Amino acid sequence: MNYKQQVAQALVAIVDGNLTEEEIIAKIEIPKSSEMGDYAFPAFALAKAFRKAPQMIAKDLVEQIDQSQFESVAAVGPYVNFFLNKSAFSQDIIEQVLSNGSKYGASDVGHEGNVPIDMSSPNIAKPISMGHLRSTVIGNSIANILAKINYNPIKINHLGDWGTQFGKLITAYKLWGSEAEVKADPINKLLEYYVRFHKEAEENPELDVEARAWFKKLEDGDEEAIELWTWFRAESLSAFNKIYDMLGVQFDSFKGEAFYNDKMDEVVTMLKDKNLLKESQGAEIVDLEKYDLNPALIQKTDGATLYITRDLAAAIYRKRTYNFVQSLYVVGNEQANHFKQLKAVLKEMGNDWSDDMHHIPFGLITQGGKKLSTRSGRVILLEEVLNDATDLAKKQIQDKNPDLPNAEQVAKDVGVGAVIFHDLKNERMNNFDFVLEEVVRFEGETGPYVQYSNARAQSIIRKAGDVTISESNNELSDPAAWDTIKLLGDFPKIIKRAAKEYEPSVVAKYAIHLSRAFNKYYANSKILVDDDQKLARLALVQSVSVVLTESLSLLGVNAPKEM
RNA sequence: GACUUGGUAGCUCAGCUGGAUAGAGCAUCCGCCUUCUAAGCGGACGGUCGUGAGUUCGAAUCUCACCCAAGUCACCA
Repeated sequence: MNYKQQVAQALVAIVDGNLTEEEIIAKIEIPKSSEMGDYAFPAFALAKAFRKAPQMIAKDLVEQIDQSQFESVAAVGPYVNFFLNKSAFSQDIIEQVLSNGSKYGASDVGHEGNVPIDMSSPNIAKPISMGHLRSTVIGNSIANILAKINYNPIKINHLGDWGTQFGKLITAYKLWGSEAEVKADPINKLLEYYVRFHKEAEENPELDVEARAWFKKLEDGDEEAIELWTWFRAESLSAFNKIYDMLGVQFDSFKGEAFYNDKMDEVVTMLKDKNLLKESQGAEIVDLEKYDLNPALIQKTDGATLYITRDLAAAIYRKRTYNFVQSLYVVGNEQANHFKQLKAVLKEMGNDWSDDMHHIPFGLITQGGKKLSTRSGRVILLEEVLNDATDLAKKQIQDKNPDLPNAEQVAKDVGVGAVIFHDLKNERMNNFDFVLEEVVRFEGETGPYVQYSNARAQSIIRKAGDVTISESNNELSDPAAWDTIKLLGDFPKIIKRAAKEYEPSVVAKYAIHLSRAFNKYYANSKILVDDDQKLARLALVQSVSVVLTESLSLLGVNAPKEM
C-alpha cells in the first residue's frame, strides 16, 4: 500500500502535471506474473497529452524516473514496470507478521460497532442439513472476519421453534410416540413422527384438525402443550449443539421465533398507527408498490401473523437491544424477496436504520441437480457427512502417517475442515451439487491442502531445533521466495475486501494461493542449510504458518501442527 | 409473464475499480520420494470467455437486446 504510493509519487514528479497522484494510483496495476514486475503503470493515459505512442512514453518515463528506491524500473511495451527492493520488503513484511502474530491484518474499521448476524436457524424437530451448514459456516466466518476489523459480531441462531408444525408434532407424539424413544434419538424420532403424520393425514384429515387444536392450545399456554414443546425444543437443541461442537461454532443468542410471540402485537399496532395496514382479500397487508415489490402480508385472513411479522418484531428488537451499526441475515437467496419486503416495511415505518440491514444470500445445494427437501426424502444429514469425512481422514492418516500422535483429533480437524472449506472456497452465490467425494477431497484446492502446507511449515520449524527466530534481520533477496513474501503482504487487504463483500471465499482463495506459493518455494529451496539467510528463511516459514493458521481460523477451520 | 442469481477448458471454479500471450484444481497422460511429511512439486493436453450489437486507444470485465439454467412471485418459513 505504501509501496503503491511510492510508485505513484515517483511517477507524479515526471508527468508534467497531466495526472494527479490519485489518478496514477487508480491506474497502477499488479502484473499477472512477478517476472513482469511488482507494480505496473500503463502509459495509455498519457498518450493524448504527450501526443506520442504509449511505448515511447513508457521508455521516456523510465529514463526520467528516480529509480533509487526500487530494485529496477523497466519499460515493456506500453507499460512501466516497477520491481521492489526484495530485501527491504521482506524485512518489512516479516517483521509485521511476526510482531503482530495472529493479530496481523487486524484493523479498526468497525470501531466495536455491534453487528447481529442471523445465521444457521434450523427448525426444531428436524435434522440439520447441508443447507443449514451453508448458513452456519458462512455466518460464522463473516463473524470472524468482522471481528478482525474490530466490529462486534453477535451470532444469533434464530431457531424455527414455533408454528403449526408443533401442533402436528404433538398430535403425532401423543398417538405414536414414547418418551424413551425420543430420549434415545430425539431428532430422528421426532422427524419420524412428523413424516408419519403427513402420510397419515393424507387419508385422515381428522389429524389436521387435531393438530390445529394442539397448536391453539400451545398458543393459549396450555400446560401439557407447553411442556411438550419445551421438551422437544430442549432435545433438539442438545442434538444441534453436538453438531455445532463438531463444527466449532458457538452462538451468542438462541432467541428463535417463539421468543417474538408476544412482540408481534406491538408491530401490528405500530403499523396501524402509521396507517400502513390495508385490508385486501380479507387479509392485512402493507402496500409496497412504490418499492416495486409485492404487498407484504402481515396478518392472515384468520388473524394469525406470518413470517414477516415475526421478522419485523425481531428486527426492531435487535435494533433496540444492540443498537446495531449493521444487521446481517445469512439466509438462502430464495428468500431475497422476503428481505426486500422486510426492509421496505421498516422503511415505511420511518426506520431509516433498515438501510443498515443486509441480506447475505447464498446459492442452493442440490443433489443430482434437484432441490433438497425433507418431504421428498432428499435430505443430506450434516452429521453423517461430518462423520464420513472424519472417517476418511482417519484412513488417510493410517495410510500416510500411521505414527501421528493425537490422530483422532487431527482426523476431525482435517475431515470437518475439508467440509467447511469446501463450502467456503467458492463465492456464496454459486449453487453446488452435493457429491460426497467432492466435499471430502483432500487433494488440490482443498482445506486439507492448506492444512498440510501449514503442517509442513511447522515441521520445518520443529526440525530447525533450538533456534531463535527474530523479527529483524530478515532480508530475503531470494527470488524463489518472492511470491510467498508478497502474498504475506496482501493479507490485510484481503481481509478488508472479504469484510466489505461479506465473502469468506476471498480468504479461502487467498489461503490456497499462499499455500501454493509456499509449497512451490520449499519444494525447490532447502530451508535448513547453514548459511547467512537461514534464520531469515525460517522467519519466512514461521510467518507463512502464522498467516495460514489465521486464515483458516477466520474460516472456522482448525490448523493442526502435524498431520 | 415479472423479478433475483448465474452462464469462462470434459467437470468444478478464479479473474480486484476495463489493460500486456484468459488462470487454478479435478479428470487424462508423463516425470520427481538415498536430502525439511509425495495430503506435495514439475510438465503435457485442453477455451470462438452463452449469442449479437454498442462505448473505448483497449472489453471475460461497462451498456443494450436476445438465448439458456436455477430460484422467487400474498395467507409456509
